[in-house]
Amino acid sequence: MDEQPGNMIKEVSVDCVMFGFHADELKVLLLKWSDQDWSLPRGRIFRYEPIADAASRVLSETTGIQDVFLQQFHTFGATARVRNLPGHGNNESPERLAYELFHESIVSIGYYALVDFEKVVPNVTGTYQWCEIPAIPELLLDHNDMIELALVALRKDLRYLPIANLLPQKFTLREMQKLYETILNRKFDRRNFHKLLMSYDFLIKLPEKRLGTANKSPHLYQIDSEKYETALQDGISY
Amino acid sequence: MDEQPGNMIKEVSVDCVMFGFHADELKVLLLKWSDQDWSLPRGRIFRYEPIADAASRVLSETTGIQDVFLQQFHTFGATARVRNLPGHGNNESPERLAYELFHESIVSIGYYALVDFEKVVPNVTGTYQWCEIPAIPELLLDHNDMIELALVALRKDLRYLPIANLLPQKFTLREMQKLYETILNRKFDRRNFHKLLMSYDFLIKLPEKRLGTANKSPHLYQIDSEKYETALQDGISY
DNA sequence: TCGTTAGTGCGTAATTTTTACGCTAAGACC
DNA sequence: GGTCTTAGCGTAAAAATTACGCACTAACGA
Repeated sequence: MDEQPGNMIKEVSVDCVMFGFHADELKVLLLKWSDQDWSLPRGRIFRYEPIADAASRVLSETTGIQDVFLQQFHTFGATARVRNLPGHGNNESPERLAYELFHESIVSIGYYALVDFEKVVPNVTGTYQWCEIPAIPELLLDHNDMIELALVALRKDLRYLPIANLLPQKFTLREMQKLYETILNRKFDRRNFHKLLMSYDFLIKLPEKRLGTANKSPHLYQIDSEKYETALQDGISY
Repeated sequence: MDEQPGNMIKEVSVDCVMFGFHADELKVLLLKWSDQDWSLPRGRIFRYEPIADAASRVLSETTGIQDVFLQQFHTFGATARVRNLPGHGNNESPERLAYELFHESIVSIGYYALVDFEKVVPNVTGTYQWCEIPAIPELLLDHNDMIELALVALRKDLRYLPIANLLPQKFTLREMQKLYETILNRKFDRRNFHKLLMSYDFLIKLPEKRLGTANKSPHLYQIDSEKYETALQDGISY
């Protein structure tokens, strides 16, 4: 253990697991550095910058998206991270050694983000794209572990936070139910789920309907932001 | 916002909210720097050192205690922390300014620790001591907020983790009940609590009893570490 | 020795929460 | 018009939580 003050200085980054929901599947946004090198969006924290602001800046810098729901879930240390660096396959490469030396004492603060899938469209240059969770390749650093932990945190939070940020602004109850079923990996009774959501009292039933579907058109709903915020507060307290 | 790389370097510390339980009250260990200056135990993370190891090292360095139950609960950024620094009462003091400059970009990883109150005896020089939660003075940095958040995290964890680390090795069921009642701030029925604990199946009933109490002496129990570990695992998963 | 009082451990009733599901009406599509 | 799904009601069954009675034990204090 090296106790010189200079060596205790750490590079601190914010790493974001951005979840999207599409076609009844939960997806994660990945950055592509090369054909083999993928990672989560990440970045440094500026001087005076609150950590949460850094997380939201990182996401808007990479994808342009604003105002995402962000939740800090864990902070990761150095040990587990000194592996899976660029230039992998050749542990002795100078690039890898330099990278390790520079990054060895990194600390990463993990956030998960919930966004409307439609709002984030993979860019033309293909530097980032959505990936279904089962298909996620081996990522740089310990980003695979981070996604795993983010998912655990999301599931836990879903038990006492009403989460609607993964849906478009207007959505049907069925879509919301599918979202819950996918994240929690279980089925709900349509009628009970409907009652549960109504009891939360933060949904606004719109006069519009989703047309073009088979059979009867379902109503569209949207979040009453004000009531939603208080529901979030109440959900957290006991 | 200053984007020069040199300014993005952060000092990373581990700050520990160490809980103890005594006389039916939850207490927190505070460090005394002067009559007015108190803080939580904290320290830097060494090179290559896992964060959790740093937390446990910080606690053993300050109090000598080993093998404590540690749980990371939140990471704190710079903004909320640029206040309540030594030399307070005089915002213009050179000491304060120097301190702020040096520490402005600090990141603190918060852990809470659960320890047997008896194992940590305030030292002769009085550099640290236990303090009941309602009596906690204004602390340095944002340590008051950290205690608040640690308590919220502890309460949340108590709902799905069986926590016994705040008690001495041998304890009575009544003591365990008091612990739960204090942390969750509610009462339990003696018989129901007994049934609940027994259903967990990680307690060993000892032949000994706690003598010297009024009336019938209660049995002593201790944790079956092996079963306790599996209970912790199961408690976390869904 | 004996009354008092709390620990131990059983059972069970009362209550609340969760889950399952029947039923009717409406409405968009074919 | 027939079909299928949404929407919303009600309610029954099941499970979990909470309340509590009772018999027995055993240490303490008088």
